[in-house]
Amino acid sequence: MRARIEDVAATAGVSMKTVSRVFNHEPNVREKTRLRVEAAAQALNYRPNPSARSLAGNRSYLISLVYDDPFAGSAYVMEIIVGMLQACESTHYSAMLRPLEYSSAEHVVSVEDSVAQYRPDGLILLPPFADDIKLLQRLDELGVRYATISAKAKDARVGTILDERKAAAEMIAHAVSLGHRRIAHITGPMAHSGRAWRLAGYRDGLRRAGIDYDETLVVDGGFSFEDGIAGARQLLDLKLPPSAIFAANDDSACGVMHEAFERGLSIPQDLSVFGFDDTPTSRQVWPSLTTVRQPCRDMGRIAAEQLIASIRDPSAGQLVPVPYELQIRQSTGPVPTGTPAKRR
Amino acid sequence: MRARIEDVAATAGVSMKTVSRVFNHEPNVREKTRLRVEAAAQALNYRPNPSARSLAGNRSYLISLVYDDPFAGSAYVMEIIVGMLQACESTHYSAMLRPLEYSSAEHVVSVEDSVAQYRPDGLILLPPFADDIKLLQRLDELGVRYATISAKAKDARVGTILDERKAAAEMIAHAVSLGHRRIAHITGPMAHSGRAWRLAGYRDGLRRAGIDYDETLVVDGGFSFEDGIAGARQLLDLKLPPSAIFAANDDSACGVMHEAFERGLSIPQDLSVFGFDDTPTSRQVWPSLTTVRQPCRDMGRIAAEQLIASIRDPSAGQLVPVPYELQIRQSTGPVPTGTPAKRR
DNA sequence: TTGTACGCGTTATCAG
DNA sequence: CTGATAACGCGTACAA
Repeated sequence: MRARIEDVAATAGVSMKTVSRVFNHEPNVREKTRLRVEAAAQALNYRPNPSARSLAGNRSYLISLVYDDPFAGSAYVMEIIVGMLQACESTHYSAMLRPLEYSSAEHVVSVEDSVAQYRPDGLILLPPFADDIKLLQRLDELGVRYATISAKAKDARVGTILDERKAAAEMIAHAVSLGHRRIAHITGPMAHSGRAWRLAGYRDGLRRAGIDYDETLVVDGGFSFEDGIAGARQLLDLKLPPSAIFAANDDSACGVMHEAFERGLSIPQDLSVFGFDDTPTSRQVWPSLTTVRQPCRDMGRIAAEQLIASIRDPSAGQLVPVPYELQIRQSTGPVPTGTPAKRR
Repeated sequence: MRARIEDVAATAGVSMKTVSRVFNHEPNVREKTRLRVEAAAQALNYRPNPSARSLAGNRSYLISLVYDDPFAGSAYVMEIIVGMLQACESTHYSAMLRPLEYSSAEHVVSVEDSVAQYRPDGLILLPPFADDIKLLQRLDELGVRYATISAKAKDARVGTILDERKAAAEMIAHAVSLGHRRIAHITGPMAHSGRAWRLAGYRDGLRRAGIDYDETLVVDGGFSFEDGIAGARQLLDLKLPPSAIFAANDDSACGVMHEAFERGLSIPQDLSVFGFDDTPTSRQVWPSLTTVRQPCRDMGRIAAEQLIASIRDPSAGQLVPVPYELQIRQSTGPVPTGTPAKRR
C-alpha cells in the first residue's frame, strides 16, 4: 500500500524494469530472478498502482457495462453484472456500471461521452444498446472495442447470443402439446431485440401447429409487471379469452398471474402462463412459473471474457452461442376441458 | 478524447495550472478567465484523464461497495447499487463492486487486500461487513474512510441507519391487531445485524401485547427462499401451528407462502405472512406481501453521498437515519375464526 | 537476460 | 489572481 516498484527493485537487487517484467508476466526473466523479485514484493506488500499503470500503459483495465437505465434494478441486469464481475476478478480488470437513458435521442452521444470521460478499454452492451446499428458503427469508427449480449445486429462479432426465437417457438410447441390453441402473447418493448425474436418464435410455433395468427391475441407490452397486468386485462376481457398467455418476460408474466388471480382464475387450471428469462422470482411465485432459462450469469461472464480477449488481441474474441433451457413448472397445464376459461 | 490540459491551456492562452483550477472548481480564477478556459475545453472536447488525475492527486475518485458474495444477486444489493450509482453520477465518482466471501475467516484480510489493490477513496460496507468491529477497527487504523449501511456497531459514524427493531415490533403490533396470537418468526442469518434487530423487534412486539415468547415458534433461517420453505415446514408441522409467520426478509417470506400453498392453505385466510425489505418481488407475488419498506435506493445513495462528503472533509459525513414504512398488502388478514389453521 | 532514460497527463508547490 | 516546474509511479524504447 506504500511500496513502489523502485523499492521492490532495490530490495531484490534488480532494476525497476525487471520488476515490471515479472508483474506483467513478460518473458525473458530468469526463474531465479523472478523468485527474488516475488519475494521482495511479498516482503514489502507491494501492489502496482493502478493509476500509474494506466497512465503509462495507456489502458484503464476497465470495462464498462452499458444498459438501459429504467431496467437498472432488474434481476436480469443484476445477474449479468454478477457474471461480469466473475470474469473481471479472474482477469484483474475492473467493471464499471453505466445505466444510460436509451429513450433519449442522444444515446449515441451519451455512450461516446461515457467513453471519453472514463476511458474504459471496452464496453459490454445490453439490448437495446446492443441492437443499435448506429451506435455500433460509431464505436467501430472510434476504435472502441465492445461486446454485445443478445444483439439483433447480424454483424455482432464479440459477445453472446441465444436463440430466443427458437426458444419461444419451443414454448409454444409445449403449450400446443398441452392442448392449447388460443395462445396469447404480450410482447416486449419496441426497439428491444427480445421483442422481435420472441414474437417471431411465437408465430413460428403457431404456424408449425397449424394455428392461425390472431392479432387480437397479441398485445403490446414492455418488460414490466405493470405491462403484464395491462396486457392480461386486455386479453382476459376478450369475448373469447385465451387459455394460455406467453408473456415476453418473467416480470410481465407475474403481472399476468396477478391479474388472473384478482379475477378469481386458477393457474394453471383456468389459464396457463409462460414467462421468459428464469429470474429468481419465477421460482418464488406460486405457482412457480414455466419459463425459458437464459443463463444470464454465464452470458455476463462470457461476454466479459470475450471482450477482454479482444482487447488483448484484436483478432480474438468470439460471438459465443449460449443454450437456453425450458423450465416447465407449475404455471402451465392442460387446456381446460369443459367451458372456456371463466372470467369475472 | 485526445486533447490534453496543455492544449486547452494553449488555446485559452493561460497556464496548465489555471485550466486545472477551473476544472477542479478551485477559487482564485477570474470569471473572464474561467469562461475562456471553458470555451477552449469545449472546443477541443477536452476531458481530464482520470488516471493522470488520480496519480498526481493521490486519490482514485473511486468508492467501493463491499458485500457478501452469496447475496450478490439479491434485489436488496441491486437497489443499493442503483442508489450508489446515482450519488456517483452527481459527484463524478466511480463505483466499484466488491462481492467478497464473508464466511471465510479471512474477510478482514480480503477487504484490506481489495483496498491495497484498487485504492478506492472509501468503502461502503453492507452487513455483515458493516457489523464486524474488527474490520472497522482495522480500517480506522489504516485510515481508510468508510460508510456503513444498517450497521449494528454503536460507533458507526457515517452512513445510514434504519430502526429495524421498531419496524419489526410495529409489524407484530399489526399482526396482533388482526387478532393473531400465535405468531412465528423465521430469523435471518447469524452475524447479520438484521437478524438480531428483527428478532428483538419481534420479541418487543409480543411483550407489548402480553403474549408469552414461545421458542418453538422461532426457527433459525437465513435470507433465502429455501430458508423460508424449511422454516415454514417446521412451523406448519407443529401440533399447534401459528396463524401468522413473520419471515426475516421477503425472499424468505416467499418461501413461506410457497410452502403454505403447497399444503393447500390459503393466504391470508388460513395463514398470514409478513416479510421485510419490500423488494420488487413482494409486489409481484400473489397475494402481494405485507412487508416493511426499506428505502434501499435512498440508503445506497445517501451512504455514498455521506462517504464522499467525509472523503472531501474528514470532519463531514453523518450517520443518517432513514425511515421505514409498513406496507400492508394482501398476504395478511384477520386470524382464522373457527378451527385453527389446517394443514394437510 | 537486464538496465537506463524518458514520457504518460495531471496536481502540488511555491514563486510572482 | 496566475504561472513555471517538479513530482506522482509505472511502461516503453532502446541500449547494453
